[in-house]
Amino acid sequence: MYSKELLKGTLTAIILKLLAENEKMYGYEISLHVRELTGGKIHLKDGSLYPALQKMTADGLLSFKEEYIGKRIRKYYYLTKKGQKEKIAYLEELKDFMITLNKIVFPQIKTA
Amino acid sequence: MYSKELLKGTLTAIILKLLAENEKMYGYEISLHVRELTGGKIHLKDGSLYPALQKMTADGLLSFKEEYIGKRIRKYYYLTKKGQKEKIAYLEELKDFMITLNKIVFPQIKTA
DNA sequence: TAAATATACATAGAATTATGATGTATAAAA
DNA sequence: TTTTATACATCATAATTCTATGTATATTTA
Repeated sequence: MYSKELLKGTLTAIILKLLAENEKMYGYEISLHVRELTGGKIHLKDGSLYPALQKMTADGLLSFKEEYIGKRIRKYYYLTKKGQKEKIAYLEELKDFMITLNKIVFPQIKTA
Repeated sequence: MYSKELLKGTLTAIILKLLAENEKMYGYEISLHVRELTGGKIHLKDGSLYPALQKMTADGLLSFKEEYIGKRIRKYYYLTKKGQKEKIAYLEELKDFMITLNKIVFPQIKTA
């Protein structure tokens, strides 16, 4: 696990990216996906993920529809039009930042 | 300029890296250096930099000695033994995190 | 020479956001 | 039947950067 501060500012980008690829996902699914994709290195906590999804929904980036699996509720989130647009800007910014940071901290590594 | 949150968790690593390369630097010099290295894209604010330097000093990563340029004070910071050791861990973690993040968000980019 | 800008430090309060702790409840597996 | 996994949620806390503000000296420019 990484020092928590590193994740800051990247969680939104991660969620946007996953939803851009998968069309609709529920919270727990996102959590499992991230854990899998990173070999357990990034483990989104409930207390981080659910508030983030709610905030992004409030900001108009996401929307959701509820489905019932038996008696259990599941909220499938998906990108809104706005979310699709802003995804591009978010990821661009993150990419640019990572390239810039690389220049300072790991000048020997070349990022395409 | 990047959305402020992105920088979180990276500032310490940036300072450690610069001081590892330059032996001793004062705050304003670090600020100018970062601005130059990033083409103005990362602009450390006074309110971020000076408290960070103080915290790192309190944590035993840095030490400083004051010099007077005319009447003006200058605090030259340098890495302590502890700072030299922890620099390695910090940068390793950051590097690992960036590679991991890349896998999720930019799977097409290969980081060495 | 006066004004503006750059240098150089600093702190306090605000804002952001991930986490830890805690809670509810159902389904599946041991 | 007890434990573990699934699935949601909230609140208080911690951590950290930024904004705003302040002090003061040195240099450049009008």
